[in-house]
Amino acid sequence: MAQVSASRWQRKKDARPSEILDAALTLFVEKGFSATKMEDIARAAGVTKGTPYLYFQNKEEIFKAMVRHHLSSRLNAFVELEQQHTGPVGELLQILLLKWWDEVGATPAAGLCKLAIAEATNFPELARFYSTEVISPCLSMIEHILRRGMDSGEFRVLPIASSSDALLAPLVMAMTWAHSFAKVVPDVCGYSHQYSRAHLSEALQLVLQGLKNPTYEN
Amino acid sequence: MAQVSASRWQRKKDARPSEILDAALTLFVEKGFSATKMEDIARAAGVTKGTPYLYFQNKEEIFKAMVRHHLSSRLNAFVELEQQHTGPVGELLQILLLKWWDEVGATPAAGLCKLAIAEATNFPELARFYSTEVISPCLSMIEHILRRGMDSGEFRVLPIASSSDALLAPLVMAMTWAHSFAKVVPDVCGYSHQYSRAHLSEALQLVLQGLKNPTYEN
Amino acid sequence: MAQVSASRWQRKKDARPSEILDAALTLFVEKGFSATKMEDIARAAGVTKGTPYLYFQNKEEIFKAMVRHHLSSRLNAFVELEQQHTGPVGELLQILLLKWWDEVGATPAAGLCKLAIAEATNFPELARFYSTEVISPCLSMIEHILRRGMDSGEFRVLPIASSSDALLAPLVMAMTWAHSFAKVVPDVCGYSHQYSRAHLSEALQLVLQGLKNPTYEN
Amino acid sequence: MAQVSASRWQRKKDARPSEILDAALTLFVEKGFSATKMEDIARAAGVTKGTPYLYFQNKEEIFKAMVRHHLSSRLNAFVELEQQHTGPVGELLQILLLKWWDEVGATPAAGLCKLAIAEATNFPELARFYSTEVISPCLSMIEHILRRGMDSGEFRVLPIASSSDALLAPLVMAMTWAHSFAKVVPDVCGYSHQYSRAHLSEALQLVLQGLKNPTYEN
DNA sequence: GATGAATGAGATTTCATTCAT
DNA sequence: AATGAATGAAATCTCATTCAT
Repeated sequence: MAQVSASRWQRKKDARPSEILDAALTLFVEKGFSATKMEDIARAAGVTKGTPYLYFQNKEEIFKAMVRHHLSSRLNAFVELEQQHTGPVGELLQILLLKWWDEVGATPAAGLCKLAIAEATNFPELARFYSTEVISPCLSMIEHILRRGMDSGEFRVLPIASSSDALLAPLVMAMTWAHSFAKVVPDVCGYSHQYSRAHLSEALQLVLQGLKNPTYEN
Repeated sequence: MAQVSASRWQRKKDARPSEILDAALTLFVEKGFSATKMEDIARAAGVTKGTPYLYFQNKEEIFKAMVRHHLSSRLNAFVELEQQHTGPVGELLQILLLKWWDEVGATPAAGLCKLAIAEATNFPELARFYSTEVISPCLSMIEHILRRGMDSGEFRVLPIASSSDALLAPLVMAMTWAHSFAKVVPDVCGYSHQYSRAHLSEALQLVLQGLKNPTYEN
Repeated sequence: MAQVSASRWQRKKDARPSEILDAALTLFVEKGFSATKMEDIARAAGVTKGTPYLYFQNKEEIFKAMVRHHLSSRLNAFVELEQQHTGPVGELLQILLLKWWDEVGATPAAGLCKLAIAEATNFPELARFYSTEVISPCLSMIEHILRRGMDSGEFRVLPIASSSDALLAPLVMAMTWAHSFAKVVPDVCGYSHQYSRAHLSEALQLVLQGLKNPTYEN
Repeated sequence: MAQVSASRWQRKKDARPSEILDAALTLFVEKGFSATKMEDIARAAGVTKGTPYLYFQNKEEIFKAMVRHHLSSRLNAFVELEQQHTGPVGELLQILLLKWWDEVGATPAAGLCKLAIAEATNFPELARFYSTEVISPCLSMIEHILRRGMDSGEFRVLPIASSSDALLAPLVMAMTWAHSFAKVVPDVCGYSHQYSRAHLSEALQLVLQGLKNPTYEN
């Protein structure tokens, strides 16, 4: 009996850190790192000022834990997808990048990308972590796919690094934009710049067209 | 001859604003907007706390002046170049974007781009300013060129917005990267990601290839 | 019994605002509004710099709270007294004004009057607040009483505004004097000008005599 | 010849202090002591920042010089008037006090009264000076007149000090009001409280009526 | 005598962090 | 484990005053 109620408390205790990290994600993404007050995080997590300090040494540690919690996990699924795919890789790239958009880019987690950029020089350790955990695996995967495409004759033979940049840049820019200018500039050049899936898809197709080997017969 | 030498202070007065802006650029880019103290700027410019306020109303105005000084003014030259250009616009895009890289992207001024992204939600006013002064004119120009290319048959007829994004994204990403991860992550996927002119040029060519109308005879 | 003693901090929390207001009253009255530093108030209240901000948004709000605490609240009692009173109003005026002297004029709270005058042009917002909270209600009440007196034939029929000024001026001057010249000028014309209740009472009787209708039969 | 131009410069040089004091009067009265910046005074006097320091040690000294310059002179005329007057003194009081209103109360110099009150505790020396130079002579004169009135039977026999207060208070309050609340509170109790000559005159008549001996036959 | 660029002490306010309860 | 009152360092901006010219 004591066991039961203890476990209920225990569950609560275990849940606290996630609750705090969830709250922190929302706020950091919305307001940026320094503009987010510890007390805001606490309140959003339904606890009081002092409580976050029971679980995290300080604000910076919350930031780091948050990235670990929200990003590191999501990547394996993508790598698997890539390995299972057969057939033309142009299609695979399209699928993977739009899937990343759907599952990350269009969600609050995209804010972490902008956050990592914004705070890279302030928290080098965090940037390194993000680079290792997110950027490197992504890039590896894209480069691997590109190589497959060039080897098979589907793509022209081009420098890998710049090709992967051309492919990823629209996605990265879309995520970054969504959590910076899009928040405060309603429209630019007369039209809204809220990136849509369709918009992104068009940009990707354009780049893929540039990659395509014109003499390749499917 | 005595005429020639203005008062020592007079000379200083003329030089001060630039000195302060130079100091501010370095610090802002290195540490971010809020993390840079006015006193740091002053000290870096070789004056005391109060002096920057003789020339700029406040910190935000320093940022704005920096943007005007380093970016807005340069943009005009680009617009002129565009208007004078005749012949195929693919080449024009290549020239313009690499020129932008040479004159901005590869200089400390590129940090302003990252800065604007990083601080957009903290200082909406700054983001709006940057959007009006830099993003809008750039985008207008690129879109105008794209339309010229599509009208002349040089480019395929594609959605303008996503095409300009695909074109600009590698440049923006390069500038952003240079002032965030590049500062703290030596290399990713085993090779250095310090963007080079060649690298960027390749990525642009790839996108331009995707834009090209295969049936177009020059 | 354990129930009785709230936490030490809880007790403090309840007491703090008054402690801060008391400290502020003394300092404001003594040194003026701008010359009083928030840190001085804090120190005088036995806390540190940041603590007053837990209870009051800023310095102006401290002033306002002081006015509410010492003046606004007291005024209600006066208005009630006025409404309950029957019979000749000359006597009522005498009672009310001397009561105001006893409860405000002869206490440190009188300093608020001088303060409001002194800082009116520097802090218009404060002046407006004081006007709304103190001057208007006072004046309304006095004017109402004067009208009652004129209607009943007890007083001569005279312009209300100048009559109320003549009545209130000695009281206002006494309060102002006490917190300005009296602090630094021991005596004027050879006698002390520390206003006394008797002195004020004489001045009021003189004005009341001027108001009196000589043909009125009580 | 050198003489001539020297004297022209000389004249300018002699005029500077007054110009500065005039400027200071306007600004101090309008904005208060601390809110008036030295640079404002300089600019209003048509010189630059450093110049006032050539003539006055600091801001406080300007304040003191200003009072000396603007008030000390005006008082003799009033004393003479009093000594020449014969006949009922009620009329004399009315004349003198309204004359004071016309020549001081309704002019910017009235602001000095409010200023002296506001800054009395900050600048005790100034307050003492004002008391000696202005308040004492005024009070002496009024008390002397009251005594004449009581001796002749024109006035009731009452305490001198409180009688003179009742007489002066409306005038003092009017001057103080004009340079404090009147500047920022448009109207109180629904009507404008910009004191007028007529208004003041009514208040004085009321007090004089209270002083009058009912059995006195003119 | 006059200028005005520069100084630097100082004031308000914020907020990450602590720690008694 | 949780609270929340209190701390106090730190940052922006102002302005009286100085002093080289």
